Formats: sequence, C-alpha cells, structure tokens
Amino acid sequence: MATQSERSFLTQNRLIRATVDILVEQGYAALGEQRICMRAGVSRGALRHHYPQGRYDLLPNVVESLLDEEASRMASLGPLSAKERLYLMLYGLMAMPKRQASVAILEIWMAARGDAKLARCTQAVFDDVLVRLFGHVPGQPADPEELALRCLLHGASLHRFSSDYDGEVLQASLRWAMERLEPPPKVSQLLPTWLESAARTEPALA
Amino acid sequence: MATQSERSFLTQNRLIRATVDILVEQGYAALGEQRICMRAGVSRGALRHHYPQGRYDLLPNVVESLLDEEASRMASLGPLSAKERLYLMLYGLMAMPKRQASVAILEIWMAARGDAKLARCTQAVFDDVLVRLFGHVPGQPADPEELALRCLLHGASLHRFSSDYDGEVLQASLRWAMERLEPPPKVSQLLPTWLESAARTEPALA
DNA sequence: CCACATACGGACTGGCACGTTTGTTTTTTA
DNA sequence: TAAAAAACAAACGTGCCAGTCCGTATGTGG
Repeated sequence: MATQSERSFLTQNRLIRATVDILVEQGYAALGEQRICMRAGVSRGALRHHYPQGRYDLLPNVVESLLDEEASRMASLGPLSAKERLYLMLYGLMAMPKRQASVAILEIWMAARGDAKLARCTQAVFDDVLVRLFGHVPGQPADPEELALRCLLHGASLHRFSSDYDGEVLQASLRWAMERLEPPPKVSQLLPTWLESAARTEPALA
Repeated sequence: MATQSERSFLTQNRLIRATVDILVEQGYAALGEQRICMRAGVSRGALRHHYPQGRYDLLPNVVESLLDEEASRMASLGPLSAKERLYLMLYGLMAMPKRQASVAILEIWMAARGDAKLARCTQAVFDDVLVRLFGHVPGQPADPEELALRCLLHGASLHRFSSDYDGEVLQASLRWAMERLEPPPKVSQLLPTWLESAARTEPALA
C-alpha cells in the first residue's frame, strides 16, 4: 500500500473536493458530514479522524485549498497589481463560467455570519483571501475601482444560478462592462497564458 | 379584539418580517421554524396554521412580499425602463446600504438550488422578480447592460458581509462604476423621489 | 344565542445530523 | 519482529428540528 502521508493526503483531498462540489451544486444549507463522506467515498470515521471538529476543521482547509490553487496560478504570471488580478479573474469567469471555486468560498463566507464558531475558525483564511487574491492591504480601505470589480466578480459568479442564466449572455454582459472600465494594458498580454493555465488545471466541478 | 382577517394579516406579517431579519442577519442555514417563531413572537402552531408546509409555504410569501414592496415603490415613479430601474436600485443601495431586502431574496434563491421542493414552490415568484423588478422579458435573453447591472447590484449587496466592509467605501466604488456606465438622464431626475420613498418605508432591518 | 370556522398554543413523535466511543487494519519505528 | 502510532470503519447516544395532532379561545354567520 501507499505510505501513510500519501493516504492521508489523498483522503483529505477527496473530502475537500467533495465539499466544494456540494457547496457549488447545492449550497451550504445542503452540506452535511454524511453527504460529504458519501460523495468522497470515505467513512465518517475517516472524516472525523482528519477533521475532529467536523466542518469547523474542514471548511477552513477547503477555503485555503481553493485559495492556494488560484494564488499559485496567479503567481506563475509574475508580480501583479490588485487591479490586474481582478481583471484577470473577471476574464477567467467570462471565458469559463463552469470554473467556480469562488462560489464555494462565497457560500462559506456567507454562512459564517450566522455561525459564530465558523466565523472564528475561518477568519484568518478569509483575511488571506482578501490579501492574496484581491491585493487588499489589511489596515487600508479598499480602492474604489478594486471594490467595484470585486462586486462585479461576485455578482457574476452568482448569476450562474439564475433561471435566465446563459453563458454567452453573461459573457456579453461582462464584455460590455469591460469596455467601459478600461482594464490595464498588461492584462490583455497576460490573458492567453492565464486562460490556458485555468483550462489546464482540472475544474473543481465535473 | 380585532377582526379575524386583521389578526391573521398581522401574524403573517410578523412571521414574514422575522424570516427576512434572520435571512439577512444569519443566512438561510440558520433559518428554523423555532427561531422564526421566537423572533416573531408567535407560536409554532400559529406558523403551521398559516403556512402548513412550513418554509415551503412561508418563503414564497416572503419573496412576494419583498417584491411587492419594491415594485410598488417603483410603480409610484411612473413607467420605467429596465435600465432605469436597475440604476435606481443601485443608487438606492449606494445611499442606504442597510436596506437589504435583496439579500433575503438572494439567500432563498441560492438555497433553492439545493432543495428541489423549495425550487418548485418559489419558481413562479422568482420569475416574477425577474419580470417586475429587472424588466426581463420571459423568453428573451437578457440585455448585456441590464445583466451587468444586475451582477453589480448582487455583488454589492453581498459585500456588506465582507470583513473589510465600509459603507462609505462601497459608496465610492459604486460611484466610480456609475461614472463609467452612463446611467440614462431620467435617473438623476427621479433619484430624489426614489431615495425619499426608500427612506420613508421602514427598513426591514432594525 | 348557538353552531361553526378560524386563529392559536402546546405537546408528542420520528428522523436526521452531529459528537463520541470503540474496534480493526495498516504503516511506522524502535 | 514487536510495540506503537496512525488511518480508517462502524456503531451508539443525544439533541434538535420538522411534521403532526389535539385542545382551547375567539370571532362569525345563521
């Protein structure tokens, strides 16, 4: 058999993947340990072994995993400003509306406001999201342009669940917005590489 | 005592208000009958009397109630195009970030994708939201500009729960976006009346 | 005034999810 | 190779929530 750390890593990965899938497809209210384990193909004992506090240990790791993945792909493009990153993410959403790690993060983030314990154990990693993904400097207020882009990004992510959702229409509407918001020139240079790296990494959702 | 229909109306209103408050403050995952009743100051028996199927009868009425309120305020401004309505809502969010009926609707809407029964019983009223609030014509694909505004509106609504939320900063970022998106001239004429009507109706959240 | 319907309060119950414990297998290490 | 630790599996108990039922009170129509 495999080494212990390999098995451990594999099991944790399966649990994280399953959690993301459920969050994206069904939302936080549908998230339960039984369901996660069924989908991951592991026992509840295994989940509780790796994450003794259940969701309170699991969900911070879920967020961190998604953040690491996105941040490392960003890092491979070289140093980027906050605005460049946000425009790239918007173009990414435009090109591949299926790739929706941000939905899982949004679900956890919104659920945390109704669960003090969850809010506590995810606070650190959510601060990391702001810093590493959105380039937000901890003490400072957000830049207007950056915040507007974040809002647009979040809203566009959620639109996927609207009854009148249409990938092409969403793409057209984001393009309409982009034409007026003047992304920095560097973005269009980086775009092919960025989209290619997004296509290469297997999507979280089948 | 009051007449029966008066009592009935009052109780239902209390339940709807309490539900909205919980949804806005804590999210859908924290929504339970016990909690709703506690907050509304009525018994579970009363809730089950007016809404025999629990949330499946209550939540469609919640959405409809919020929709009616917003739509009637819109109607009092005279006939408006979809774009004019969306810009007005964005300005409304900008001016009073506390008034967040849209968050409650978003919560129910997102929860519905993980609960087939909820999706079924809310489908009709959500279609109404698209038509009456966003001016979406049922068969047609959405206009790019309109959809972009919807995304921005939804994203900005959610930003309220971010750890770096700041009403003034959000206002500045929406203003930044507005300056580039060129709202129709009629909007700025209607704005004072619109904001005044928003301020007059008591906010759903204390 | 009486029969009835409606509005409401409260209790009972079943199921499900979570927290915990205990047992078994596999790998590591001394 | 034997002991220990880790990875997993499975069951048990408990608490909460929703679905249901029944009792009561208050209006309502005849």
